[in-house]
Amino acid sequence: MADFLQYSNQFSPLENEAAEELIQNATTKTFKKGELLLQPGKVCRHLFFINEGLTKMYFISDDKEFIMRFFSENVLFTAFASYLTQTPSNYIIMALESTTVTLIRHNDMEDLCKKYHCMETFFRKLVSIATVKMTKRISEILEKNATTNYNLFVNENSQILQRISLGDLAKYLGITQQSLSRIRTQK
Amino acid sequence: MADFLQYSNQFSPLENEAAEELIQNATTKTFKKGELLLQPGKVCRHLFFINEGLTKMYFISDDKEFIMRFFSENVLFTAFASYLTQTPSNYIIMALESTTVTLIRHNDMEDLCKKYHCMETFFRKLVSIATVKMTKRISEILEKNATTNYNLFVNENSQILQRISLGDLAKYLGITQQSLSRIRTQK
DNA sequence: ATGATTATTTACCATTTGGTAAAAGATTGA
DNA sequence: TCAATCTTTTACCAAATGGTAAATAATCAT
Repeated sequence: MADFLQYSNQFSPLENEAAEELIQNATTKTFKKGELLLQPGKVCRHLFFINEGLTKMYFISDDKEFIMRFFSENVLFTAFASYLTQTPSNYIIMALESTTVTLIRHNDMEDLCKKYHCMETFFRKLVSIATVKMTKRISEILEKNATTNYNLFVNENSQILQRISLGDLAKYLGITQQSLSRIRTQK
Repeated sequence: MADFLQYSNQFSPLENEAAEELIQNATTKTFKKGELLLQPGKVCRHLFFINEGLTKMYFISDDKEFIMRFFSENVLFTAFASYLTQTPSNYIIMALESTTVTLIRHNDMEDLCKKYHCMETFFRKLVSIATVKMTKRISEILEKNATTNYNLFVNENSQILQRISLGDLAKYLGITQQSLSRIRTQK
């Protein structure tokens, strides 16, 4: 919980009262490898903060899997499209390892945002960071060329690289695992 | 200006005082076709609301152009990465037609967000919408297959389709204009 | 209107990536 | 340890897209 608060304060300081109330609303849960933090078609009702572990957020289309992002320790995230609109999610979140998360319920967060201006600011910053990251990802995919994208990922995610399977990385890059295997050996 | 306020209130109601102050801080400017609303390497210091016209937001990499999004009438936008962090932008915004925009300065908006909780909420919603749209775009590009992506764009942007050149649409889809021409004729 | 410029189409071949299949390697559980 | 399972690599050919170039069509400025 300490990590969560530290992380939160880091990009937008919360008043003590707001921070305390946030903590009071937080719960902790552990998911085993392969378990789903968010099931397809369900509304995403939580913010997640990973204390330990690794997850992937992905969707299935035509029986093929596509990975939007990986989330590891000390990251606060959610399936924004579903969370923000409280409509069924196209995206699935799965634990790739045994994963412990701190959870904040959507309704609680909404109440906190209404009650505390600083919480609204905090949440705005959170969404802003997500937007910036997504912008970057769009740029990368557009420029495509799987080899370049692979190298970019390797450089920027060295700490979780060894924990991600070749197959999952291929699904993130939007290529087959055969192609990725080819790329890896060509270097 | 009426359109701007109407648009703003639509996704998050503003208190009268806040709305008035927002309007007081707004200015209007017209850009000729080909002129830049945001120059490369410059910090994006405004929110833009298009009263009339069409723009593209793009970047150049290895002498190739990639288009992130098109923005047309009654859309509120900015180069989020640069605007939110107030750092130089990799993205360029160009008017594709004579374009009239209502401008809100970053500093003014920050002040308004600090002063009015409802303005912070409004801005949070704005960024949220951007995030959801970007999520969708990432999904689409990942699933790729240029033909499908082209058809999706056509279906969802029928009102601006005729105003966008084949070359620009290709740069949005991340393929060459020759490929897009091929796709178009194959139908 | 006319020449100049810009946008689009077509053609050809090279390169990248996909699909299918199978082999090799690594991991897991009894 | 050994079989079963899962992951990664390799191979082969097909399909999609890129690069270059040139022809055609459309638009613009004088």
